Amino acid sequence: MDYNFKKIEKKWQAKWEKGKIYEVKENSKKEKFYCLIEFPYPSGEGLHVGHPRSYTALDIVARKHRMQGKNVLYPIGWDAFGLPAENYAIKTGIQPAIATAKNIKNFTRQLKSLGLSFDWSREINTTDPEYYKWTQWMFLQFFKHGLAYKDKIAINWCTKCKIGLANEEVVNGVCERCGGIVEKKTKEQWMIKITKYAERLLEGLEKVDYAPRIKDQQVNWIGKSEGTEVEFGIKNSELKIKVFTTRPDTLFGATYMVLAPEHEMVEKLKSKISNWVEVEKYIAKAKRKSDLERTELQKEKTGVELGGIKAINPVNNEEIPIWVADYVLTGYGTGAIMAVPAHDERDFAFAKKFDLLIREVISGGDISKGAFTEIDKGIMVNSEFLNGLKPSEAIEKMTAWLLEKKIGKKAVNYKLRDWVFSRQRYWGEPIPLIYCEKCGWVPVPEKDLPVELPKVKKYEPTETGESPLAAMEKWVKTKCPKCNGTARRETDTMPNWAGSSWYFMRYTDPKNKKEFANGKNLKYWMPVDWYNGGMEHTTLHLLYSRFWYKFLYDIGVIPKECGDEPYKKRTSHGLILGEGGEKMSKSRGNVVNPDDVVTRFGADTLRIYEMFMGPFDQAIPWDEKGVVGVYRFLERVWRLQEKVSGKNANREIEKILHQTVKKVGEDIEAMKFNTAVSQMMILMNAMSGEEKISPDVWKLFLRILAPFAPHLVEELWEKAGGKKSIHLEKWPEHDSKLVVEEEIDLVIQINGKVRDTVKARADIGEDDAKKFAIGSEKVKKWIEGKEIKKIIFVKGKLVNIVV
RNA sequence: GCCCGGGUGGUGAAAUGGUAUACACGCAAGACUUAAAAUCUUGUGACCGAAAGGUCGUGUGGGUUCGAGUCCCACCCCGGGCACCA
Repeated sequence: MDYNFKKIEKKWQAKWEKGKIYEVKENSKKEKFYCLIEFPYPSGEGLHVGHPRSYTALDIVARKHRMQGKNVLYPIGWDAFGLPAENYAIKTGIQPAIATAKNIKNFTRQLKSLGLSFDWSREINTTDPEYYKWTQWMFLQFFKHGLAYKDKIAINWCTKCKIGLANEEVVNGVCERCGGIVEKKTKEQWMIKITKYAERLLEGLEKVDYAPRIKDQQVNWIGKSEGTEVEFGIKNSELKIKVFTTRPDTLFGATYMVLAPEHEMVEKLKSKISNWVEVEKYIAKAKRKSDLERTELQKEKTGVELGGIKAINPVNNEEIPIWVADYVLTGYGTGAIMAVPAHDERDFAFAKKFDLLIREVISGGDISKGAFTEIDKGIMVNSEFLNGLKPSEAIEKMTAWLLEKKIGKKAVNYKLRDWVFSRQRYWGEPIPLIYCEKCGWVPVPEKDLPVELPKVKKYEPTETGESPLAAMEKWVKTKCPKCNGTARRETDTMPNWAGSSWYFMRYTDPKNKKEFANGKNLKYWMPVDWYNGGMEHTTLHLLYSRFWYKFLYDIGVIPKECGDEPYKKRTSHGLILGEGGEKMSKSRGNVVNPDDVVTRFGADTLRIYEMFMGPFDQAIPWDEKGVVGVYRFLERVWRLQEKVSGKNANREIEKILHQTVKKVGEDIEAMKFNTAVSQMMILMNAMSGEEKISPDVWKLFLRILAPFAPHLVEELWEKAGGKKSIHLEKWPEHDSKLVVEEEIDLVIQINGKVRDTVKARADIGEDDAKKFAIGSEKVKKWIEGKEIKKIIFVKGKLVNIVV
């Protein structure tokens, strides 16, 4: 009888769905386990083989924990707002809502063919008005608590299409679509004050179980640095320029200042600047560059001096020039720096290029060659009262001095910037605010939520850069909820990150019409026990959603019992690359469609192949040939059923079996799925060498294979006499007596090189092992005529003779 | 440029500081077959050797250690992120 995966998979998928075996109810008597994967964006291309990598991994985790008796929630939904559907609409005129519904249907079919144990009864969709009503409601909470505000922010502006572009749509400074030149254009945008939570987001990392590299990325992204804020005066002016520095010890070496092109002081000093035309020209040019282009160290530095203006270094009253240069960014610190070319690489490069004074204030380097940046490898010089001190001591002394003179204070600075929350796009949640000439920005009353997206004729943003909604005069014109006067709706929409910032809470109570989720349900399910997703979401989605959650927690809409961190544990999967190691993409034509694999080899093969292909957290190229190997493994497992008979278990097989039970259990928790699979292959190879397999051994093996190959195993389980679904059976425990080896190969090394191995009891003592070693014929040859200096014994492993 | 990963056979890879290359693919030989496919068995890091065995070998160069793929320092290469893709 052949392994007919098509028939088996169809049969069991239908049975599971009918039996609702993966649907969960809140049940206070059972321990809950909330398993979460990042919900997909339902793109027109359909499922990518990268999706099942994460989904299968947590499916295995979910299935194991379910078998261990937990009440497991493993939900699925759609993060369906976004650019592709909108761009598709611009191209074809097909409404994003219609295209999205079609894509979701296709994704659903594909996901269901993989045998994932999702609870489909809790499916959610961010574009459903019943869902985004709450996204809007939450935005209003930010607004009401003063965390949403308007600010002028530069956006990418295509001068030809006259529309705002996402960073991704700007390729080499030109518009991806039309090739037009892209400029920066400042626009008023809704912002959310995530920076207010910078410290909390940092501290919170200490109490969660995230992979270290994820924590590192977040810590660096938040970028806390403690330093000093110093005021520099301007000659013949009352104005002061504030700078933030972590190196106040080098203040005597500050030989010039640099302002970001957008710095407000430039405009304020306009009347005094002798070369204004030149400065203005430079600023206009800088606006066209991205931050990345501006700060790149290797690129030639550019800048222009503010003619006729001097700053005053407060420590020595020296007059120093002020420059405007685009390597200084407005978003970080105060948007102005004191430049210490002798001890900062960027300042050094700039000073060299424009022939500015470089003054060494820390000895120990060679400042004719480059900046000397190592702290505490030198001594302060040319710094009056700091001379002779170590830089770390000088930092303290200088900070105290600045404080005393009232020209500086301690300051903490974060790299984290506030969240730009506006998009001038159609396919997103409308921002539920109304502008009234008299009352200002007024929230849409809760009873009027959701503010539904109206159907529009044109999806292109307007010529003024406003969203397509702005062209719908009927929709825009409304009444002020406060004074009932004429007013206008906000036409910006929310970014894609909005809906995904709280979706994991909606899963706990997806059909609730009165609240975003009931407190009882939240209390039962939150926090998420295990969240897996891509590394590419570490600094945006993961940080945004942590912030969002903390805010809702603070305003009391999330029960205290849930804690203020949404995810207990976070892991990451690596990308699946195309064959040859390049990223899979439509344009490269190397995209693998999971449907093809399922049709040719079955879902179980696809699942195990993706787990077996390599370490879960690393990027791995797809390899068609590797799929075959996994298929063969499952076929051989299928054929093993013929060997199952009432014979007693063979001790050797039992040992491997229990070692496998132990290893597979541990490897699933550690996400070492590849070695879990290889261990099961070892067991399978051992079993196929036997005449007969005892039914007990067989059933135990099926139970550990069940989370990996749910369909195949369910069929074999039924044939072996299983009454209920194997996925509701108990996860096995290993027998610790059977796991230990009694006999080992004792390795004998001379100077760390293996010269012999001998069979020995696993618990062989040091003296016996040494006797064995010296007695070995092979060893004699190597130690003859040499003096034995030392013998090292490692229990259960080896003896190393040093000669 | 900055932050975070990674670099081991022909290929995907395995390895609490202790036998480097488990498992799988590929390849080669053999069995079965009229034949092929499938399946099964055996072999498979490189070099020298008939063999026994030896030498070399985990991106490069150094270091620590009885012993380093693993720890430390410097460098090279590849992947992810860099705030409006999701």
